[in-house]
Amino acid sequence: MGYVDLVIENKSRHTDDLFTYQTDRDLAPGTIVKVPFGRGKALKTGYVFRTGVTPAPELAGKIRSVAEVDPDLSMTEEMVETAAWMRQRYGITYVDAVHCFLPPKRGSARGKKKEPYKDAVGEIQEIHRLTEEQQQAVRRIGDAVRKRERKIFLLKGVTGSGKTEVYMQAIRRTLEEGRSVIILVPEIALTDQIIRRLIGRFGKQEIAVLHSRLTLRERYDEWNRLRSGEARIAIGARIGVFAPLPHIGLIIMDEEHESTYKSDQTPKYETVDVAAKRLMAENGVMILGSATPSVVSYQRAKEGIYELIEMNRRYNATPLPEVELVDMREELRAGNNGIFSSRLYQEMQRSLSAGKQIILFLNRRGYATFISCRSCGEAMKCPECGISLVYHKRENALICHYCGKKFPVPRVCPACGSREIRFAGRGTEQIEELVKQAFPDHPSARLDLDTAKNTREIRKLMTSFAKGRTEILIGTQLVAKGLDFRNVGLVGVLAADVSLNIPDYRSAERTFQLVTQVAGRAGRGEEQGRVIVQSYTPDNFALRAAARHDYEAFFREEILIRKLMQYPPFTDLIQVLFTSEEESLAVDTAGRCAAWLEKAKLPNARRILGPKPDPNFKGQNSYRHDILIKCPRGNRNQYIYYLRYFRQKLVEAGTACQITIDVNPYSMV
DNA sequence: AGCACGCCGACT
DNA sequence: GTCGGCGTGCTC
Repeated sequence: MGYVDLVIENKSRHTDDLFTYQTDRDLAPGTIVKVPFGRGKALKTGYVFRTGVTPAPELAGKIRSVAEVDPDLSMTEEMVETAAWMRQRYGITYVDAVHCFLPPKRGSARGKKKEPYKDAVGEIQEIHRLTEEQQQAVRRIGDAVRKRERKIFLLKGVTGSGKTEVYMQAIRRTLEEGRSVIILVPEIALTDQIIRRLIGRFGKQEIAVLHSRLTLRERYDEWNRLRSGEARIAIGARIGVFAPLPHIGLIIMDEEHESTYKSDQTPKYETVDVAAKRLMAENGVMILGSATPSVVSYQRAKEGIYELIEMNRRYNATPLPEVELVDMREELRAGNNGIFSSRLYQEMQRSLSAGKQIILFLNRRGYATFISCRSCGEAMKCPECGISLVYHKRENALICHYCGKKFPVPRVCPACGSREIRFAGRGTEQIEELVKQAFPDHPSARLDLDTAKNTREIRKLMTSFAKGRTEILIGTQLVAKGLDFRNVGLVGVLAADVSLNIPDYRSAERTFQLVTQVAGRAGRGEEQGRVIVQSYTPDNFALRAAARHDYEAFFREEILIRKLMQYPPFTDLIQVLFTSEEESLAVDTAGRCAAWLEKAKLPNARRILGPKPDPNFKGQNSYRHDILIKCPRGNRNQYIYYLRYFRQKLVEAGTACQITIDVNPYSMV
């Protein structure tokens, strides 16, 4: 007869603890059981976190017995270990952490059985000879896998250097060692190519796909195939990091710099952290792949926390495209207030007459992005989100890009009644119109969330471009990522300032990454491509570095700013959110929390900003305020510990204010 | 979160 | 007397 510690399936923060039960069965950590709990008569689900427990003396007479054991569903020991760690690190409950590792809902095994990639045909890639750089990368990674070294490789490879082939070889070696693999990608919809290649190499049986757009039934089945060992390769967006695989030998994070790896809902985890933690328990290896590593990751490589592998040569030896920065202020002075600079227009004509295709990039959807009154200056904003509304011509409506609500186009200013409404700021919809006017003989298409609402539509537009039926492709972020078209001779970045002017400490980093990536769409065939970047601030260091394909130069400058301003990687930004139905309670609690932290003598506690209202919050009848802590590196756990303590006291006092902790949040304004 | 206990007011 | 309002507090 023995004792185990359980986490009880219960949403309340009051029961976020381990509970001791008696059992005569031999239960492993990760087992799922049914137990009596509290006064209720219904049995509750429990998760075994610890076994061989010696019960605390004060529990004498209180301990009850495990009633049932779930025969179909269980976690591994590593999974509960990681869940417990997540609770500490992200300030979440055991239950929230455990749910990450379980299939969506019990009982979802109903419905028709369906395999997500049933009719996907594997792509048998002829295996070219690897380049010298690729061979070396594969050798280093393979060695680490074989020797069970806990290593994290930062694979920094220019666009077209063949990172995917390195992944494939590393996967093969890991499988040969009898261990399993997780491949993470920023957006599964744009990952068809990788999945096909995986199927071609390793067979459909070995692969399971995990992402949030699968049906419940599909997710349940894929989860089981991984848990049972039928499939040993999991591929997915960030939730794939929770794949229920035993003996993980390798985790690959492709395009590691992408912001989609940070979860924006509870639990607000960082994918790379969870991955590293899981590998720690398994002695596994991680590959972080990118042409433009995040500043945080590259600094870690410089400090030796990650091991850097560089691949600077393109696979087909075509030189990187030539990037030209165009000063739009000069265009304006010369009387051109259009969206095309004379240089871009000239190059477009040249490109088209040479039979080459063009990609135009603009990071703004819609027709006009700023609607205001000429006489009183009132700007049209979403009444709920407070964000500028965007005019969409085809829909003939103003749309809020945050909440998606539509509003009729005003004839007169709602504030002063003037008829002079100004439609400023061009978006992709208008660019498409202008392109069709300027180049009526060359078919063009637009690829953004308005023209392509699902994967199939995205694919359709891409196929049309790949086959040359479309000559000019206009698009948002969607065209920046992963497109591999041979015949693109020219890429135009219409307004590089859009991402540069976002009030976030990462705006320079994002801009550098974006420009580098879009530029990488040009000249993937035999001939060198050309890129034109239009900007009102062409002297910006991030743009200049991107134009020279000089990551190092960008990094040198950016890291100085981060240091000076005390931003990551030199600090962790801890955002603490206070949500309440009473605004004064949210403000008060936030203020008390900030004051309490300052008094608690934590290192550098003077770097606490706020409280202030959370600009990103849209709640019907509740209010949210936040404080922001620039937490010095290495003190993060201590701060989280204190915040959890503060919250626990509030919970015990029954205060009607909810506290959420977000470390290094996804968006910061 | 549930769920029972308990300490008050208005009913057959 | 006792039925039931929901405030209070505990769950191994």
